[in-house]
Amino acid sequence: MKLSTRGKYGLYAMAYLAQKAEEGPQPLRAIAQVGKLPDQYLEQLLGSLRKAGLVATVRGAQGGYQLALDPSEITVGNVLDATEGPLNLSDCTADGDPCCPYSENCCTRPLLEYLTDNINKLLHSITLQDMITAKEMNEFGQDLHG
Amino acid sequence: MKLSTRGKYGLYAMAYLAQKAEEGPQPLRAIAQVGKLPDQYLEQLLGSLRKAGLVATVRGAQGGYQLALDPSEITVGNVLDATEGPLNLSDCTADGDPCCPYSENCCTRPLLEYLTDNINKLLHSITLQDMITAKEMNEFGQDLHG
DNA sequence: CCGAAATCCGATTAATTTACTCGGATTTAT
DNA sequence: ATAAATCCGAGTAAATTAATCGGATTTCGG
Repeated sequence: MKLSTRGKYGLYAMAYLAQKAEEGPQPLRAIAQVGKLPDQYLEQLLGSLRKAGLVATVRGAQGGYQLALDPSEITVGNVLDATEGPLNLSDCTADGDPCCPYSENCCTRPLLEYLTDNINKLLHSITLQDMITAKEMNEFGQDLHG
Repeated sequence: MKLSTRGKYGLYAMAYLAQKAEEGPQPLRAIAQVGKLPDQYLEQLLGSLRKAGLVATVRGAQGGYQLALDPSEITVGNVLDATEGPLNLSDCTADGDPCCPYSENCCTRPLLEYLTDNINKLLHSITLQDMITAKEMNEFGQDLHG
């Protein structure tokens, strides 16, 4: 299990915007250049983040991207859901159908659903505000989501 | 983020072996047929699990695979590490080098390391024994790893 | 009104990873 | 001996991911 560049670049861009939250819209090029990310690719990701309601855009000259919500209202889970699609370790469909071959004896499906739930809780327990605060402290507190 | 078939098939096979722990070595074909998994592919995975010390094999006729440890001593994390490779959301190398372009302003790396740690804790808090017990109860307890 | 700066967006290509297969070598119970 | 089984390196096919391309649209500033 690893994170795709969509998720990683998306988190990077959102953290960037969170830190510039008071400075008006940030042009794509600025975000991409600082992170040395391919700008046309990042553009796609910001499109997904906009459609998810997490960033707002200003078109035209002097335009750019900015957070649509306060950094304390956007979770890491929100960003990953928007950029990577929702987390689902068991790719069985929601309904109880025998999508997986394991049928009756299947212990893996309930496990994977349990893990998915718990990882989602973890991802939604951390906000962009937490990210930039933790960065200043240079670590995450143990009780961050306690 | 999703689970590859390596991880999923691996978990399935290990749960199978955990349930047959008292019955001597199980041939590959039996495991694969019940789960309707491609047997030559599953063979690869069992090879990885053996190299990781999680399964023991008996070669030759009447041979097969069996757990190398008690089901209560093997965690879901052990199985996934062996089949999918170790979890690492931040693929930065362990050393503090600027592997990622984000350099000084990077909030994502400490976040991803924090997430990796916590997901690993979750994965290692559940054993194969828990899996088959939970299956009998048809759910995981909330305080399973409390 | 014009040009430049910027987002928007569908389509396409390139690279990588995943999933799986093949073919045979080796081991061992009967 | 034979059959049942693991072992294993190499190869292939499919899918996914990462990135690019080419233009259309919007809007500020002069």
